[in-house]
Amino acid sequence: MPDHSPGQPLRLTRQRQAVADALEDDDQFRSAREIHAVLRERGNAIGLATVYRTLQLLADHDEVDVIRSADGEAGYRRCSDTHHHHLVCRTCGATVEVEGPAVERWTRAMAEEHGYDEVSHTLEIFGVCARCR
Amino acid sequence: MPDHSPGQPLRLTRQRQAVADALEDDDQFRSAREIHAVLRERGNAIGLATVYRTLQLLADHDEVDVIRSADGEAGYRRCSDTHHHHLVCRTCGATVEVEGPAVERWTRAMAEEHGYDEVSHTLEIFGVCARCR
DNA sequence: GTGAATGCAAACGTTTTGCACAGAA
DNA sequence: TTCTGTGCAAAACGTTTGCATTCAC
Repeated sequence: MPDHSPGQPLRLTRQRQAVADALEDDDQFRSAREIHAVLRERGNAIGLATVYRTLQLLADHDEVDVIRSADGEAGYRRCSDTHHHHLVCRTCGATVEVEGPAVERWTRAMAEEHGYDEVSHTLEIFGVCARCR
Repeated sequence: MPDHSPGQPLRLTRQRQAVADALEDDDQFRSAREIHAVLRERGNAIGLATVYRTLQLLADHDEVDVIRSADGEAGYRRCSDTHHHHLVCRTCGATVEVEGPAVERWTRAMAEEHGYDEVSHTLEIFGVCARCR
């Protein structure tokens, strides 16, 4: 349930549409720069600052997930309906989505046990995939 | 079991000792800037770059945990011996260590199921603690 | 004495912001 | 016509790096 409370008008522009489309076409986490590059390649002129502003807007409205990689770059991905995690190859970057109620339950239980509310979590699994071994 | 393999000599300097001490006195995640400020306050002159270099060194030797906050700043904290995860308050940053074999088993199982090897994982739980609510 | 470690400042890459202009509504 | 959204370039931010100097060994 995205917030969509139009305290401000929220205009539909070509650029916002383009960023949303780019995210729709992709189920990997992408950096702002990658998204910007893809749009330019498609001939869709857009400023990097606008990409950032749009991504932040989408994040505020819970329409994209944001992840922070170890090097400090932020990755953005459209929210899928089901919550899941990523199994990433350390060598080639190949990503598999995994999900399971076990972790979800465990994290929530841990949080409640310590009196924490409004719980969310991030979990990434790293390894070396079969092909890279 | 820190690596301590002295391919390079690894010298004990006043500055490295100071950073290690600062981490020892604290069981919260602290940014490099915070650590730098604390040391200066104590009259322990040290350059910010040295703080960064030392923290990176400690991280390489698995002597500190590194966490990435949403705003891109890195947090450092001394490692405890057992593998565990963190329950962090989104508002005040209060951190609780949690551990449990359930997640460990689950991540390993998921990785193996997809043919991944040399598995590691990162898991952070975020919420709002009782005091901040 | 030798080479690793430091400090400083400059460089770096990512993200944010100020401002004049463009374009949805 | 209005006022949000955009582009650009500059600034800000955390972090890294080059280099002359210092200091642990």
